[in-house]
Amino acid sequence: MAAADELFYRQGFDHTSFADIAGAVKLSRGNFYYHFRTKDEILDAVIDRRLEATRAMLAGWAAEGASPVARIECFVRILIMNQIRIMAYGCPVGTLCQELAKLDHAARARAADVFALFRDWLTAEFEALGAGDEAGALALHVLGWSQGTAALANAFKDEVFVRREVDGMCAWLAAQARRLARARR
Amino acid sequence: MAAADELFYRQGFDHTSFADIAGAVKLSRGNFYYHFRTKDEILDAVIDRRLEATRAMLAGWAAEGASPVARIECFVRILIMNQIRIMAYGCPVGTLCQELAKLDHAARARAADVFALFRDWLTAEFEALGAGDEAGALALHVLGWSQGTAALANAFKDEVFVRREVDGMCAWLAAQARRLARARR
DNA sequence: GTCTATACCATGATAGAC
DNA sequence: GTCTATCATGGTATAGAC
Repeated sequence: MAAADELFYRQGFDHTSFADIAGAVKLSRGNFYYHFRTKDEILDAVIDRRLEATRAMLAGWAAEGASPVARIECFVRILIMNQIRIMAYGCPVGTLCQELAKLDHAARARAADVFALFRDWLTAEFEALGAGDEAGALALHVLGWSQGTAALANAFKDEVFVRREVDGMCAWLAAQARRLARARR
Repeated sequence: MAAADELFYRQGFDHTSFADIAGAVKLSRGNFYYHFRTKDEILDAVIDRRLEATRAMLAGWAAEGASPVARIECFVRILIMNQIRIMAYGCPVGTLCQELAKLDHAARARAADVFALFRDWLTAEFEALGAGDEAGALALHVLGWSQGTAALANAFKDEVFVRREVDGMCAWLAAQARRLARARR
């Protein structure tokens, strides 16, 4: 499953064959079918894996960050931490969603659930900042911003751009926090 | 070429077969090979087509918009104009770049040239606004913002989100124009 | 220029020996 | 659980008749 996850990320789901995955874990194709009967079955398993990994990561950030702003900054910083892989292969979440959309694949909605985890987590953090009804919109804005940054990082391989957008996101976040603090008083 | 362009957009390049394209224009597969000898050849033709169409569109906006802000707003509004197709298939430019990146395809750089056309056009508009050295960064920011909006529009199929981000972009643009006008004085 | 026929290969998937 | 052998399908690409 880890090998399939990595190959789906690097080569795309459709372009990755059973032979690729079996070869990566040094199994014969025949044996591979003992574990996963169809390609959709291993895709489901990979998405489950990603959902679980995402939940664990978000829980980690919740424990790590002292304030909502610090926690949201953990999210923003994955663009820097995974910069090399994002420049080569894009965002794992966004690219899978987009591919499954083009394939009109049944698992499309489940792939979008990974995005939904980030969205809901960010929404909760903005609510903790006092954003109220606005929290969902702010969460989607940050999520979209990071997606756009990943897309252009992949297209142009421009490290300076990524750094600048991340700094911009942090500055925007601080400004939002100040604005919401003022509104609270 | 138009049929291939549309199919590459809707189904992805890799997932579209010669039979699909030949069938769409009611040609036999054999005959199709008379016109395009390899799949890469038709991909090159499609990218050329897109480059040309993009140049024409940008030239149209240059003529249409009375001011740099009005012209950049033309760019922002394609998210609204193409909303239905973007929600179904994503941004044509971004999704092709991402797919070719995963396929590690030789045409990857040429696909990114379409992005570069938008980037350079936006840079020139921000320069006309008086942004100077900052123009390139502002151009990439707008381009990334629209890419992120397209990515989430595709994942969540949320029309309200798209409208809100477009309004946000226009407001941001107006604020930048005011800031640059003040700095000029 | 257009077609049929076909070579050739990779793929998803199965059967069955060990 | 692991393997080899095999099948059916569909893909890119070519040859050659008309």
